[in-house]
Amino acid sequence: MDQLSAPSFDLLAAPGHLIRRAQQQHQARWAELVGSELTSVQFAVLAKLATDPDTDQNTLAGTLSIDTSTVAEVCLRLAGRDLIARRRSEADARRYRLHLTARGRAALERHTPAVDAVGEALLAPLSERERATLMRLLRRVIGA
Amino acid sequence: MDQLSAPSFDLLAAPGHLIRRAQQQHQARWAELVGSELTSVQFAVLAKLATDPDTDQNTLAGTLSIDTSTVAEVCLRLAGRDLIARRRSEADARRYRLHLTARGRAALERHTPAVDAVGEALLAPLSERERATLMRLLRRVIGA
DNA sequence: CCGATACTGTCCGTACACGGATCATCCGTA
DNA sequence: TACGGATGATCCGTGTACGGACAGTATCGG
Repeated sequence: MDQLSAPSFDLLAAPGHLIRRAQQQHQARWAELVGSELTSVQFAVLAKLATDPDTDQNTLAGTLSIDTSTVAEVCLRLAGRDLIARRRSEADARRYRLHLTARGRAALERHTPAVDAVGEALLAPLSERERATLMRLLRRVIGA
Repeated sequence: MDQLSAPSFDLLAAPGHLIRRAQQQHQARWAELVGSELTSVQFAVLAKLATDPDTDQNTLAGTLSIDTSTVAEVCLRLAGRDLIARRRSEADARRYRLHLTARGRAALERHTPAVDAVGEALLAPLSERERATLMRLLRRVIGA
């Protein structure tokens, strides 16, 4: 049993490695096409709040699948840049009700075309059929 | 043009989101099956050094596709825990020659079965054929 | 031999990402 | 109503991840 040449652990056979690399690709494309004004996570928060205003951080964390600690950080940054606003809920004093500011909505709309372009650039090496397959398999893997 | 109901930006249609979620899955499985002694990046470094001793940080960054800053941090941590050792190259005083310590090799071997299990657990929702397809498409996306 | 150039590693700043502890608040029930 | 458990948010610590600036070293051309 494999007496010659160390196991070598082929990285290209490790799903975790490929996924990490894919995320790198995504981030590189993002930097190139969207720029540094918004990160992908920040964009996701803005997009979610555009659709569902007054969401609290916890449900935001749930729907975006981000840790609540991270959501807190991200929201603090966005609020500091006046892209979102946080008000305490009158009904439940623990909650923040988050909503977009005018600046936030403008940033969201300004960058949306580039964000779509990132997705396309990422999948550019694949045919239409392969793109659908990849997306479907990824959804299965994450159980969505 | 889309006069009703905001665009909503379907996250499940965004490759970046799916990839981020997949990496979360991976990390969750890793924590569950491997534990917290080694992160996946640290494991990758150890595995690489087991195969190719005396690699310098730059080539390590290249083959693992990790930023050189990050590699420096990771190696510092691993060296601090006596899992790897760093010696200045006599030929080129800029370089560090990295190699596994006995402890490092032991940790690598101790965790290798669990790491393999992480990969399988991650792809568990897919058939054998689908797994191969996913891996192939991911390799295409990252250009490898 | 020396200067321009390239390269290795470090440092700083920013931004996720997550677990665990903590605190305030809410709520169901005794 | 009072209390115990659940919940929303924060805080702390650790670990990626990357760009940009920097210092020290190597190397090549003149």
